[in-house]
Amino acid sequence: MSTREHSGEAAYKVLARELRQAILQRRYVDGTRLPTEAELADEYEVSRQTVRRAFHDLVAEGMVYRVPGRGTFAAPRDGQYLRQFGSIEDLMGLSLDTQLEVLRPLRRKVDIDAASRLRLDSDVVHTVVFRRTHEGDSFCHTTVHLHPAAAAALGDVPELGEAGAVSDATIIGLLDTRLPVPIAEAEQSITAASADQTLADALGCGIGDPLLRVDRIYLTTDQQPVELAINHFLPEQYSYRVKLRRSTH
Amino acid sequence: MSTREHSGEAAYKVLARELRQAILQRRYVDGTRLPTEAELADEYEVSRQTVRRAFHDLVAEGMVYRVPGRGTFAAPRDGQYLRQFGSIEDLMGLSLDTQLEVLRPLRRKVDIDAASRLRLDSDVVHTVVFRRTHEGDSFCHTTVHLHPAAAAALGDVPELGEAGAVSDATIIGLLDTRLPVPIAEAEQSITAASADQTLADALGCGIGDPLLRVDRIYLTTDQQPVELAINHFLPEQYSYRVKLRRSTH
DNA sequence: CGTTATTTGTGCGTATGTATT
DNA sequence: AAATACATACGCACAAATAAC
Repeated sequence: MSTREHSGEAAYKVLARELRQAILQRRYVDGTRLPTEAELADEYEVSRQTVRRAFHDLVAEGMVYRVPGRGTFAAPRDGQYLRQFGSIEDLMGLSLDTQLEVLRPLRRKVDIDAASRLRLDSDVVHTVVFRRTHEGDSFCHTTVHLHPAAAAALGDVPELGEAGAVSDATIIGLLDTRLPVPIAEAEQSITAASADQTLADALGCGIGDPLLRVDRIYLTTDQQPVELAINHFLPEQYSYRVKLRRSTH
Repeated sequence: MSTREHSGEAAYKVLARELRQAILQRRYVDGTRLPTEAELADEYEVSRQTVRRAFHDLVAEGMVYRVPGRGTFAAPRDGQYLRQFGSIEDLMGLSLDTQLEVLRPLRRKVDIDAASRLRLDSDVVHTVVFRRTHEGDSFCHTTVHLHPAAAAALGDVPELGEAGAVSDATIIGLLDTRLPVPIAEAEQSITAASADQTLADALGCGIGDPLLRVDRIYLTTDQQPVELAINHFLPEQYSYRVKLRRSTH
């Protein structure tokens, strides 16, 4: 043994979690520098390499950014918005000026495919279907499948329980405040599909019309999937824009 | 210096790129184990830590997965042509495992819309149309409109001058080496469209089938647009995947 | 069933390079 | 110019999971 006892969990993971919590508790806001590698190594009685390992993960999560010669800083998080990694453009301003109208309220349901994409052991998910409107125009149809724990966290939201209810919330925004662990990232897949009867009715387009399909799986900081959202957008009223940059190193 | 010369790029990045290429060229399919850390360290004359650093990035990209005690394996790619294009480098690397077939060679053309999107004073652009294939399957139809200066830089590329020519290049890769100013960023817009006669013929799908349309405008470091690429993808064979994270600055 | 070899995972110490202040 | 702080790289030791014997 090399001076260090193995109490089950890796030292760099413990350190990463402590730093993550401190940042989420807003202890390093507005440009405050985090402790240096040497300081943390000293404080936690680990090597500087172990501190670096922890920071490496936090950088990958987007929790902090580092500048050679200056230090390590908490990445400011503006509310419940997610942005594309490495870009400056907003992902989408969905909740800003749009409304949500429930088509089928939140109910327990058996869906093998959705359950497996949420990495559940059982086949049971909780599902809610709604459409999103902007100034009266429907432009997006969404089916949301929830992890049981996530569904429990949303059980007392009246706007999701009855068909026809209207709200200006987002599921992900509700989840982020009600779950004990914050949402850290999402895996997004974009493809094209054609409108079936249900989608055509909800969106007011023709059957067979092309739609933009955007699937998103939201994950908490401990990589647990909690929500699978399947969106169908009308291409005339929505396109997904990103700015790509050349990486600096 | 510690026995190793610093030829500009980090050793772990060089190694990661080589491994990435090998995997994209399908050199480690169906459960074939990649070389062990010790073997790669030996072969590339780097330390085992440096090999681990490279693998760490490849795991984060989803290129490989690792099992303690067993080894490292290429991550299976479930049928589809799935690529994550988070940076310009990713787009330039598109040529690694795809081929380009010219449908309409590079010619001078009047196109008011394309010219305005390239912020040209005149209405004249230079246009080339091709399709991209992956292991024999056409999955993408592309129309590229070039700034006159960019077209001049590509004037001596024989593969673009005649219909039917096949190449494994990318336009953006060719431009980056031939233009005096490097490509710095791209503005990307994704939406859905239906296949018209031309697209259906090129991609082998039906007229009216839904396609994923991806427009990209490439800009040099001085914000000058040089290329507008309009891609149409078959959704069965392609989806656009991105990992989203909490916003960084 | 335990033993052993292989392979990845964690951790430390050290040295040097590079960007910022 | 010097100090500070992050980045890369090496070598070593031991732990833990896996597979073969």
